[in-house]
Amino acid sequence: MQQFTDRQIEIMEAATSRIAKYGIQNLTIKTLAEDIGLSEPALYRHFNSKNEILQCILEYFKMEMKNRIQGIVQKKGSSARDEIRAIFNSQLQAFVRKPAVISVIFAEGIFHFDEGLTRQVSELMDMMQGFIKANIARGQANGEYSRLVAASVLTTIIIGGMRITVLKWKLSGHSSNLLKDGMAVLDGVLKMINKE
Amino acid sequence: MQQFTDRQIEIMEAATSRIAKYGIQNLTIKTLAEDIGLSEPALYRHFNSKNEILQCILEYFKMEMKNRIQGIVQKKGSSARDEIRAIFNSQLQAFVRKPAVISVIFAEGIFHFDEGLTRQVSELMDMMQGFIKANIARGQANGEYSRLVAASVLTTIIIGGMRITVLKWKLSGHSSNLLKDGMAVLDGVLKMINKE
DNA sequence: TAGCTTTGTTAGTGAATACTAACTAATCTT
DNA sequence: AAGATTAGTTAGTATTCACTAACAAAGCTA
Repeated sequence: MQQFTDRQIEIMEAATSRIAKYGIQNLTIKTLAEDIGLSEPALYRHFNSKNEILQCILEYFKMEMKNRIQGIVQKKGSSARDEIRAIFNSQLQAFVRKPAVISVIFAEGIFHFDEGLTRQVSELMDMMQGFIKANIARGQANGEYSRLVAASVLTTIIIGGMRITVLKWKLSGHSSNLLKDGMAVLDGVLKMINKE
Repeated sequence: MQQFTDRQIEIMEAATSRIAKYGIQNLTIKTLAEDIGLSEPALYRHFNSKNEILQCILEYFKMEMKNRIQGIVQKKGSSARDEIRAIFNSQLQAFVRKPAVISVIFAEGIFHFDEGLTRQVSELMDMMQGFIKANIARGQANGEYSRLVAASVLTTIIIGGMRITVLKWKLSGHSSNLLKDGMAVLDGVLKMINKE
């Protein structure tokens, strides 16, 4: 059930790392091949094009994220509040572990012109949005969260606040404390929609 | 006191428009010159480099935004709530009027590797953040807003929610209603921090 | 009107880029 | 062990890119 070969994963990780360090404009087949220690044409044995590499990076991360968060959501018996905190805790830690993916995921602007890449990013965003919205809806239904503000707006606020926190962390050169700042944002929102 | 010549502004607007339509990777001196109906070297009479064009675009927008928002903030006598609504109303309308700038402003990821460009974007973000934070602090001080959540966290939440709404509007091809969706997010937050 | 500045042109340069052709060594299958 | 497949190599190609050299025409200034 291995979707990617070892070499493909090695290439994807090297690409992600280079994008994070030097920006997507610096990701070329040449620099990538050098990073791995292969010749340029060797990369074409594993991917058909440069674009396919980027698309697979997103696919790979989407897979990982889906499994990880679904593992959290499927645990029954926890409160909505505990669940959403667990989701963000897990996601923020994933970013800390692999800061490089952020550059790729948060790059809709860059992929604007490319059909396949835009779709992958949209799917990623939709997935996260789905998990959060479901959590909010459950919390509002069981009385944990206030119903003052619509679930869709709350979802936007939470994801938006999280995104910008991650972005700031990236712009700070990873010197701020992402886990702390991210959880502070989430807890701020939770405090506001708290219904005891 | 004209900071830019007419021709410079024409070039900056053409560049912004092209980035919005086809992504920053498609902005080349050649396509830009074609858009304006000039030869490539002619552009170098007005800017020293391609990077300078991008930097001036940000500078230009920053200037416009600063004047516009300062005009709102300087009006005395309005409540904090009215003020922040006026700020966002104005900013969202500015985006609707010139959707192209969004692609440039929200592109930290792209400029990550470039010193000057990163600085411009950071300054823009800091400016908006400053206006919002001041508003929240005033509202919390005069009792309009709840003090339950720290002003810095509220600022992050508001700007983050706004940003993602703008981004969604852009990804939708400007088919959603930015003004309506954006104000719904702001009003959601205001509702939560309402203190009567 | 002579000369200078401004703003444009045509023609080109070197460097970089994604990708290919042709070949080879190693490994797997039978 | 023979043949096929896999995964690598060297040496290119066509294209694109930001930018430059050299020149020209128009208008302003002296």
